[in-house]
Amino acid sequence: MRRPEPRSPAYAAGPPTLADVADLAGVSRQTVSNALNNPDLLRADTLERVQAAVAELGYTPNRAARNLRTRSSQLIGMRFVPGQEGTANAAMDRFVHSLVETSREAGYHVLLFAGHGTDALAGYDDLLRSTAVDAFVVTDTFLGNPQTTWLEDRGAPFVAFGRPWDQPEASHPWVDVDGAAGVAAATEHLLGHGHSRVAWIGWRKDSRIGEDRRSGWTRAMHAAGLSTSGLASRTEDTVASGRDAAAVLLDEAGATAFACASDTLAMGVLHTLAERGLVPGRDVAVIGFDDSQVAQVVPGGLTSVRQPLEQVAVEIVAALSGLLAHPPTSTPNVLLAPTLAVRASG
Amino acid sequence: MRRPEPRSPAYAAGPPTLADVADLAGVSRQTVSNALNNPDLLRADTLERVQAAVAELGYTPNRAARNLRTRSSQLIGMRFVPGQEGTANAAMDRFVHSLVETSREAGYHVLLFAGHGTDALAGYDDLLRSTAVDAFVVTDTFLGNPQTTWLEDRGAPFVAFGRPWDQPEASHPWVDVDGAAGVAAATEHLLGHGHSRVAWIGWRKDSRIGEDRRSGWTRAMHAAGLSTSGLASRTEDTVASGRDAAAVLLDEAGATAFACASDTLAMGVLHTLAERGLVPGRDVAVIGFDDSQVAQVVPGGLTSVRQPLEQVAVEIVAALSGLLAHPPTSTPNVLLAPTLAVRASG
DNA sequence: ATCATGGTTTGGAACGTTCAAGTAGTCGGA
DNA sequence: TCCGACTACTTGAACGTTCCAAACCATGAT
Repeated sequence: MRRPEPRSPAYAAGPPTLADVADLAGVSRQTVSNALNNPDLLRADTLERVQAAVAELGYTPNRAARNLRTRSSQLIGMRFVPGQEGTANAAMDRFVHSLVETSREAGYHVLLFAGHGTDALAGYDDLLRSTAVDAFVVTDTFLGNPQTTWLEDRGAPFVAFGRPWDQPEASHPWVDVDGAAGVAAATEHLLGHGHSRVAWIGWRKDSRIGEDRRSGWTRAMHAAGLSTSGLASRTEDTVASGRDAAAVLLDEAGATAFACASDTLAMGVLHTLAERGLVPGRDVAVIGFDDSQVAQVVPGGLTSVRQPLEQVAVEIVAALSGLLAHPPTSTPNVLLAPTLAVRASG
Repeated sequence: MRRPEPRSPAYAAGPPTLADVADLAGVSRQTVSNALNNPDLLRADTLERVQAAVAELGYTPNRAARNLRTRSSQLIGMRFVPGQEGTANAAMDRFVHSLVETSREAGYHVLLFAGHGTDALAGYDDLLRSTAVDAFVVTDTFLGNPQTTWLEDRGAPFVAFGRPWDQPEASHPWVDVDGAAGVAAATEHLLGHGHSRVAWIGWRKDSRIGEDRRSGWTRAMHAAGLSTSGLASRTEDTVASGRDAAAVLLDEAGATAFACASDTLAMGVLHTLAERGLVPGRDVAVIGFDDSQVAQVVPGGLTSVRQPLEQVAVEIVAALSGLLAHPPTSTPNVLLAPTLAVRASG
């Protein structure tokens, strides 16, 4: 007997433990443990007996005890950054769900935490030192974000969604989407539909992601023997900025099509077209980036570059599993190609 | 000495433990524990000494060990249901962030899990029996959803976002948004702008949430002495359904304004208006529900009922904290009033 | 001088699991 | 018959924390 007094059902408190199962099956605790973690070690009939006892009691291993002993939590931490109000970039939603789903298949759960700026590092630090999570998924790897460097310095296992743009010396695994290829495909799509004055509306120059996407546009334009001069605009990621930029490009550059760094900017273009009575897709073509819900439901529909977020999640979890394996195995960094969700606007 | 051999820095592995801090401060483990959890019990100078040692070593309590001993994980489980593709209802994003933020302030983290249908119950069951989470937040309390009943039967602590529509005997705490009041406010807003033919486009009759929102419309119409007959449509929550319903209501009921059960349906109305060259807000008024990103960035902007999700999160965490307190305290169920985000469409 | 008092501090045990080492039992070959 | 090697299972310890009961120590009252 494991306890001084066997608990009568009436006083039963808490879920059954390994020892309860062991008593019922007439084996030792360790054998039960092995039945769950290394079934190969048991004789067939013993295994069966233990499994029957497990089923009868409805036993599930206590997470805390297992975590303590194995020094792992089967948890993956991720800072949850919500889509900004007034923008169309709610890709997070889709990505998080894919990540949760894929992690489950690999035996992990996803733990969310918050915090902005330096506060964010505090969140990482806390979870790391209390050994609350086994690893992190880092999603915002934009310019000068100290997170990845900080985590690397600490030897914390993590996988980044996003390339280490500004850190040639970075050695952490990452998965990213080839934004340039996506925009190039979008631009080629527009060129293929007869447009030659394809304008670009993107973000300010200090955004590496923005510059990468822009490079897809220039590449496709130059490959078609077209000049890009006067056809590009760099601005804030807001609808109003997109609208203003579109007005200028229509008037001063004779643009007939737009490739945009985001759906938010593309929506700005649609504003301008609506104001002028121009029909998207017929008079002027527009392509956004992210295939947000906005792109999907806006009247007419907005053609948009769609990131393969489900696949990103799969690759990230694969990399994480490698990192956390014994011994750790490293996976190659992955750059995935986006697809084009074609709708009426382009 | 806690270990046979004190670890030299070169061989140091893993974060410092309570015993390390105790050694450094020259007190017992228990005193360090008290310094962290019940500082009042310590003499001022002892407390200071311990805190200095904690700071010097950068000690953070090991979560797994604490969880094991206290039988609590400081984790709140939530099934993550992503917004459907092709709809505009990405309210989840905002809610999750608020919940994460508020939970943190109360000392909890949010753990996500997936699973659909019966699979969902398996997710709850697993986390519950492995004592991986202290409580749940249940978000989809629609018709016939077995989750709440199942959890109640098992005595699992949880708070629902959503009323127990079909379970008068339900006794769990819940927080909800008064959809009827929101739609009533929307309808009154439209009436106040001179409309008398205000139509309703909602969901099928088996949606209790949909019927609740609809009742806000009828209430406001009747209060203004107006008939609702012929002015209502019940359909699927898709853009196409909203578009079709709007066409019918315009043609056959002479509707001049629309109140909708969702932004998705409202976007459908905008489709129809665009097809007919009607300007939202000038020719025909439209109000949606959820204040999604779509409503915010669509050209002209879509007026929409906005749920106070931040406050919902606060109330939910308050209820959870009560549930998990020793002894548990029950909080009253809360029904929050939404607001109207007014834009050009209405 | 002794004793109760109350504020501080301590040592041992316990939470439920897995690791490391060990003990039977079995089989085949010398 | 004995040994080595292998299989199947068991035992005690350990992970790092908090609970519990007991010990310590001033202080003032008896």
